[in-house]
Amino acid sequence: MTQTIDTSPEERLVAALRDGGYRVTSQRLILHRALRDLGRHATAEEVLRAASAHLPGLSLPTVYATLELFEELGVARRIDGAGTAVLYDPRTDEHQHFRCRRCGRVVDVDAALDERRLLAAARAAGLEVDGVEVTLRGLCADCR
Amino acid sequence: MTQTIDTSPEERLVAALRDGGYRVTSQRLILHRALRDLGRHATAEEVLRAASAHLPGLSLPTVYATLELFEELGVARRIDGAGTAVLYDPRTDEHQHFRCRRCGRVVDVDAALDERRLLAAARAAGLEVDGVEVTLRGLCADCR
DNA sequence: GTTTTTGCAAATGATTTGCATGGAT
DNA sequence: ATCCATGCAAATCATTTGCAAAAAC
Repeated sequence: MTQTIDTSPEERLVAALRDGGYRVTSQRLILHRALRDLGRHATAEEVLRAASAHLPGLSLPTVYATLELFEELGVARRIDGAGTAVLYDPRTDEHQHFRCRRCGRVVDVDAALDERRLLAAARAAGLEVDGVEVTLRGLCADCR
Repeated sequence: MTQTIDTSPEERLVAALRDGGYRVTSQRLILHRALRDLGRHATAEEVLRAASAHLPGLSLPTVYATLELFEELGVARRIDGAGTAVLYDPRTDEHQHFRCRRCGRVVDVDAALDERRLLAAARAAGLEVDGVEVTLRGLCADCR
């Protein structure tokens, strides 16, 4: 008997919603699928466009609220940009982001980072850390 | 004969401006002093208020343009926040930031970070990095 | 004197809010 | 049946832009 670790992204979303006492709605399911299908950093607007095909009438305030909820649940990552619109990232594993100061594009950078000293310093200051965001800035390959 | 390394913050600002081909104006001098005197992360609005005492008539668009210039010149650091207003930091030495998800406060965290692997990965991807920003998120001592 | 910088007023654009309706539990 | 979630319209608010006047070079 295979004890399957059957955790599709959707199942994980539903579990996270139930755990948090949130309701499972079609908007939430579809928005999460849309973000995953996009497979890249996307703005609320972009997610709305992608999801609208599957659920017409979906509204932007709902998208904003839902993406924020996803971040809280840990099923999406929020990328705070410089002045520009906030991005949401379907990837939740450890990786960093690079933002080109010329074209504004955000690129993934896969590299492990030893955050032990950082976390120790934060703890010593009485801070309770639940996330670390690293953003590199500079020029991307195309803009150099 | 003492070969003084006489670089007051103001002198460094003037030098940076001249180097970059920018003009030395009272707005720029006063805004930089205001940011230094505040001695903490501040929004454009806050810097305006602090500087207005010394230079009435100073306008917000000028503050925005000037703070952006300071960041380019390396005499101030920009801290991109989550949805909230952008902050500028008079400290330019290496340190990180912690943002409380409850009250929004930004606290300095002094810790060295080994960024070698990160920079190597970025370089390998053809990216030209000229800045790394690390932001921790969680709950501050007061909000826990 | 020439070019940059500034101030003003107005525009922009992402994000949020209030409130009534619909939907999940 | 209850309470949460959604859609709509409008508000908010940081930031930017266009342009004429003032200041630095």
